[in-house]
Amino acid sequence: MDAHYRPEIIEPEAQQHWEEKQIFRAVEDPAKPKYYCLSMFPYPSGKLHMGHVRNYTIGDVLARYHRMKGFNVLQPMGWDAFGLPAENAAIANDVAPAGWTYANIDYMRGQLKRLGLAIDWSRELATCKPDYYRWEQWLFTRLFEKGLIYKKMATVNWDPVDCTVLANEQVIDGRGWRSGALVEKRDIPMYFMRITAYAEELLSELDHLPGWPERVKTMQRNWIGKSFGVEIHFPLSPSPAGARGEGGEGEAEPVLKVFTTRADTLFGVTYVAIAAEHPLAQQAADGNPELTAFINECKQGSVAEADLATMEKKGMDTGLKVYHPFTNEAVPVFVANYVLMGYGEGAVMAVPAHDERDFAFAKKYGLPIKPVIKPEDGDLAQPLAEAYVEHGVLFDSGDFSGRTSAEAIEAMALVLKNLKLGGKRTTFRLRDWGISRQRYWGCPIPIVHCPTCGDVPVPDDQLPVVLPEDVKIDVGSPIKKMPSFYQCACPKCGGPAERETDTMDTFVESSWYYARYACPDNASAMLDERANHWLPVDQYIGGIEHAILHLLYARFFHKLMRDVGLVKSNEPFANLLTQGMVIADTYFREAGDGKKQWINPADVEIRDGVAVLKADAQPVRVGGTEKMSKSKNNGVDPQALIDQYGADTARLFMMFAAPPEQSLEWSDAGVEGANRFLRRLWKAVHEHVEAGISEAYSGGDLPTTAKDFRRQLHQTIAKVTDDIERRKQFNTAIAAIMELMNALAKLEASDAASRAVKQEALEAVVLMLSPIVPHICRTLIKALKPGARMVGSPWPAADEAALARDEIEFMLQVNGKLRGKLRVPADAAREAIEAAALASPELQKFMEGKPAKKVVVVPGRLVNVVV
RNA sequence: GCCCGGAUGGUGAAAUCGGUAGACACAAGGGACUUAAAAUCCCUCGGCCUUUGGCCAUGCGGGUUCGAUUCCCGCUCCGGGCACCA
Repeated sequence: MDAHYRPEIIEPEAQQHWEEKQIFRAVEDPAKPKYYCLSMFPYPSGKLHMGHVRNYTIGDVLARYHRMKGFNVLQPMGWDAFGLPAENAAIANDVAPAGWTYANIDYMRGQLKRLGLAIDWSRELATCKPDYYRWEQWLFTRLFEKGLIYKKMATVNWDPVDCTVLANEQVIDGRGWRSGALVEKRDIPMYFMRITAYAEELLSELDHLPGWPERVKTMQRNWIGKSFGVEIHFPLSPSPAGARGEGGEGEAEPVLKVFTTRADTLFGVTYVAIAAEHPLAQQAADGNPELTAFINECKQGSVAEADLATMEKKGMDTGLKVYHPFTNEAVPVFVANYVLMGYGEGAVMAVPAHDERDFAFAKKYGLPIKPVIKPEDGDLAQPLAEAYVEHGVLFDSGDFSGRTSAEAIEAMALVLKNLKLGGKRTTFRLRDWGISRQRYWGCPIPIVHCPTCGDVPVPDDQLPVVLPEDVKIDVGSPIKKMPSFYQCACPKCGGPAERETDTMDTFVESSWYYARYACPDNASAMLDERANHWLPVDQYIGGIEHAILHLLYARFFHKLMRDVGLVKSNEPFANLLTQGMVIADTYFREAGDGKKQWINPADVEIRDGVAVLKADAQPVRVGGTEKMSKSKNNGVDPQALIDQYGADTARLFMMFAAPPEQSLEWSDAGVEGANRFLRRLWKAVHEHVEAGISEAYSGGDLPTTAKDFRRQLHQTIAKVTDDIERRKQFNTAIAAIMELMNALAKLEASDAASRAVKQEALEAVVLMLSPIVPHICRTLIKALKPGARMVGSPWPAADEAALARDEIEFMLQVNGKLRGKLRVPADAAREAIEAAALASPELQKFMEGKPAKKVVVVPGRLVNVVV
């Protein structure tokens, strides 16, 4: 074998071999347990970044490990190919989004192959291809017919200068990113998926996902936000004395509905707040120019929840009154900018004494603050300095005074129900999923608008509705100006009609791709029996940033597909590994018009503590440290690293840098060390092979040094196995192997038995490293064992007998402080250990002759004496 | 603002179920080899002190415990998500 490690030779050789022999092609095989290992597919933004390398190496390690453990492994790859950046790039570079996307896919596929991933490339898919999205359109028509997709008005960000809808990302400080115009809220019709119909199941099934991280399940639970509360109706006109609730059936009087989880505070209501778009607000604004102006002001700004939550809370009295359902007192109605139409009832009851936000609002507008809840064991100091938001005991609440919050909620709900003014209700924070996008580069929504038949889904035999790819992009979607696309005949009546020109949210494509990988070649059905063979995904790996939206939508889609008979399982992903983000510094310069131009960290260097652009040596401004992304241009391309050191070094370095779940601030400090380790490994195998290979040790007497080393070897095998399989923490597995190699280098014995142990160790090390650094290991295993193949070799097993030890070292503590150590026979009894510890000079010294009050013996670990 | 995480030497990190804080690396310093450099190998490497020993130390302030990086309470700062970035 070559005396030098040459990744530039062995890596292409290995990759060519894997590709030619189709080593990683997955074929359904009922004889073997299956293992479907899936990493989240990339958006083809142009180049890979370090986050991709991390994600796909983690997946590859797990896929290759399970292959060695005897599983039939499927690891596919594809492209989340529709999306906004393609349109932006198209405008910037005057190219079509399709061409830009396909070119990026070709380049990035080459980069992925250069990483040596054990992927079945025959299953590759791209979501922008009609043979993929036609099935999404097909399912859309099924769901539309089932009533699971419906149309309603929804609020979007509107750029009044460019006359386009903006993504939240494109609204910067309330202005359109390109035009700089103040963004407005505008209501437009959109299609919605009824995810709320599955809210209960999406919530309860989380309890049956033991393979998911607790934090992700917590985030999803909070997002779904099931809450038990009370719906309360505030009548719009006062009740004639005693008449409330005695109206006949069907004579529902006009009311303002609110929902609250704190019905116990009902007697503390001093106003109600409604959204600017609420019909009552519109009604009150008629002939009230001041209120009209305020309502218009509320319509400014973005629709993003983060913006709404942080903006200044403003309101205005409408002059309207509603009437308290119990006391019949008049309650003023305010329009408030923090209340959203389309979320709940678009109205909330306000109790300043017991809600922080209402308290601040009441102070600002001089509204009364009326406390009605006090702590069980005391009184409130009045006037209140801040809202008292805890549960407690009611007072000044009519017949309900003296009851606890919990009792009062039950009792009030019952009374409200009898009055036909509300009652108990369970609500979800989760809202239906608006899937319409007014963009070009997405999957066309398969609906035809007919003046006589209404919204007609496109029939199966007319699918797919193909998105034209040869287009020119400027402001707005080109298919909206393309009669050849939208003019059509109504599928029902044959009359002239127009095609829907909105496309679908790209989250729709990524909600079912994992299933399509099972049968990407099926031209006559969305999924077939192969989907049930492979699903659910055994291990899903992707960034923590997808903890809520993507993962919730994919779970929802799985249930939709189950309920139309496409899959049998309830959940798509049995085990989830949420990779921490690779983050990097962001740098920018402000152009004359105040817009930020983001500069890649690779083009920046720090001189005398100042960040400057390498090209002109002039300073740049430092932004935050954020996840690598195209929009902030802080993605670090792994290509230079791979070109210089090879794929194995890049993979090893990434896995050694930090545990997978932890976020990682990018730095290439330490790459040298990873490469150095691989060179040392190569050298160690080379020297051993030059001295003559032997059979691996399989029994017989060993010198003490070899026996001790062999114990460490098998401890390492046990640890590495546990680290990869259970803990999914690769940095400690690598560290353990490094320690073993350091010990091997110090093992000087050259007798036959010791050499057999060295052979055993090197074979085991090479096999244990092969999921992480497959190229070098493929060459090394061939050198160690002529005729051996890396792919197909079994994972090393720890030899229990080798793990046995004669003595154990105990830590000795006095009052919890380490004072000494003690070696005792491994089979020593507790009493003997305690006696030996108390007799030791170290403990004697620190006990200073005082008697032991207590002796704690932790088996196999330590003795702590309390004096 | 709300929800979810994180913080340990100069740096990345380790300590897996409450039991030796800093494994394994990087950087730095010293040395060997070399005409020289690179590469390689060896040594030192949390802070302080009265240095064969001791004290302090895991973002900050409290608490529980024989014992806390680990559990609880209250903060600070950083990262992610907030429904049209993906």
